[in-house]
Amino acid sequence: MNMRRTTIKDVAEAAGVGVATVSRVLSGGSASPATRERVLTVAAQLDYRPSALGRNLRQQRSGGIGLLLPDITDSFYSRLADGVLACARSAGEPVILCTTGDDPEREAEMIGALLEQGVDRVVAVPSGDGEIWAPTLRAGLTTVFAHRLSPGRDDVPAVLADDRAGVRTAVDYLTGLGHRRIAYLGGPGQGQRLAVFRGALGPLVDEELIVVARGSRDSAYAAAAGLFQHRPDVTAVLAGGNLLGEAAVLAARELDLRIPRDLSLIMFDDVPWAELCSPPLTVIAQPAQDIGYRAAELVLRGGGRRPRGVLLPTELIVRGSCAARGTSRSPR
Amino acid sequence: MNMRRTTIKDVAEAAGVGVATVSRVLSGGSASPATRERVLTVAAQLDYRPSALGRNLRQQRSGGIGLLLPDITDSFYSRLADGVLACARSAGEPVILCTTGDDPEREAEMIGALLEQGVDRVVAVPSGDGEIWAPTLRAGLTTVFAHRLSPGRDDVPAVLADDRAGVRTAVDYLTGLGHRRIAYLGGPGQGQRLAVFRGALGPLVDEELIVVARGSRDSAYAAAAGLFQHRPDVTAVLAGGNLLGEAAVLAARELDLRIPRDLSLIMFDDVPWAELCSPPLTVIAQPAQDIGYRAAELVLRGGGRRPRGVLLPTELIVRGSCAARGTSRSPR
DNA sequence: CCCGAATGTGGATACGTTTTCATGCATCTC
DNA sequence: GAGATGCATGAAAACGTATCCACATTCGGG
Repeated sequence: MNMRRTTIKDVAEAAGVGVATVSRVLSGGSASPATRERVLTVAAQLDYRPSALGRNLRQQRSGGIGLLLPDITDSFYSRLADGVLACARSAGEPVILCTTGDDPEREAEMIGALLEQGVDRVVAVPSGDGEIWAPTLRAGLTTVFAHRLSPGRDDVPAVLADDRAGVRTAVDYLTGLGHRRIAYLGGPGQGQRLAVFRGALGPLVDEELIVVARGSRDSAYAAAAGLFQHRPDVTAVLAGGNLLGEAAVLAARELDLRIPRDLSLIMFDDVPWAELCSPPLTVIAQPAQDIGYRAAELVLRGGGRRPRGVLLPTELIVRGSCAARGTSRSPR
Repeated sequence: MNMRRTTIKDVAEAAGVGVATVSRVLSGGSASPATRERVLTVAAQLDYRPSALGRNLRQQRSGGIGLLLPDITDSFYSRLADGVLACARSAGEPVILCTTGDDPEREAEMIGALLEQGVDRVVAVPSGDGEIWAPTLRAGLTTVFAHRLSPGRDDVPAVLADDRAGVRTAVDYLTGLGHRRIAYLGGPGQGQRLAVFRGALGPLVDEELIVVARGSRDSAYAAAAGLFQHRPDVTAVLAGGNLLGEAAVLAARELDLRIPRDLSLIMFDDVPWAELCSPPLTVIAQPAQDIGYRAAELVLRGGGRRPRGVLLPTELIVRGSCAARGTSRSPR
């Protein structure tokens, strides 16, 4: 009943060879064809599975890749995670998932836990600034950022959606429709995007129309509602994430703003429900899954010292949430 | 530059004690107050973090809990995962995430990978039948099922939503509205629910109106569209998951069935977009996050040999996707 | 005052693997 | 044919920890 796992030693004995030989055969080292086959058959016969524990201790690193996300509940991040999982699975590597809630402190805590586990490869959506990652990187773990980068850390490869182009496209689309008072509803860690937004809007930019929320649904709703109440003259809003978009729709409904008649809305990230929403939401699609996959690929390749990252294209998908600014609302 | 991690040995030397003592102090064993304090301060001073690798090898088990889900992209499962993560974090345990795609073969593969990693605690949404789990359980890992149980395995504790009550409530609600031709749109592993559905419907049950899809979005859409085309006389449908509900809405739109005028819809699982949908969807809410949390709790408690599981309540949330069967469509 | 018990402590061992190193054997070269 | 070169192989060490066991010290009771 209480039988021990079969170890490499058992295989060695049963095959009449040394443990070193077994290890070599299974690790792809050199061995004579005769012994190789013998070892292989014996191993299969005994149903031998090498223990990751022993191996990890020996080579001072746990296999597996750590995945650091703000919130697995967010559709964007769960799709990103799915991409990472797909790549990791094809490489036979386990994935350790941690959520940070966009809290730098918690992020640091998770990093600590990870490298206590011996994890030496991490895919992360960074929350904090570059400082937090300094000791981590010095500790020798290969890191790849996904979706956004950490300010002041350009020595870490990153896989990003082309925010610049996405924001510009969205802004151009809205201004093309005649909108002048365009708001940006942002989340944590979107400094990059904000800069592009300001740039694309040029002289039209109105700092009061730029509001950033924390990661939570409540915070997003509060930000959206506050914006709409405080500045009823906005005619269009760009939501920097699906949580923000959701909040915008809800807040607009609550205040009896009709989309798109009273308010045009573009949302970052195409989620399945964007099409089901009323009206269907015009979005800027981001290849969330690809981002995850490519990031995992990069972190698995690892050694390649090429901090140059990857930029994936975004796409404007026009549905029904934007209208030309014809029947405008009177200011105040 | 290339400095070694500080090990327990370093702490022992610096504190002038044996490694055994250090280990005991850090593991909560007995030690004199004097030495305890000395060891603790020295450890803190050296920033010593015990290596999980060494510990794991020694006690023949990796810490950490494995999480087996059909699809992390599905909002329900991502919320469930969030619950598991919350509980695991408060216990300081890492979580290894695997997705099975509802494929028993892939599930078995993942289980193999997990126990190769030395994982001995698993929270799973089982896909396959009980057979797959037999060797796993014999291998001594404590398992807790979540959301659904594996047919023929009543020796594993499970944390479930009260499907029975949920289905019954939904069916009663629909029949109360005058519906007679009620369809069930199911997914994988919902045998339990189906039985209840048949039971609750009684003599009204029509086997042709019961259709089950595989896990994917495409499959769900195909099932829904097929049902609506083949049997245009259905007046209400119960969707057994948010993917199925989404598919039902899309298929209904495609076929120009107006919800709720032509077709009433109740969806299992309350997702954020249910409220944004047009019309807002009437749902049976399941405490996905709680399910995950409780399951993790159970698997962490572990030893308690009480295969008795937990049943969490569901709730019917009435929105706008169901109507009384007044303006009925003429049969064929 | 002596002996048994209780307690604190450190040495040694084992966990399963990979990798280094030395050895033996066969083959090649001049 | 002798020395050099290559290759397959196994013994042994190392990774960092927890735990067993033996020993020392102290304390309490008779």
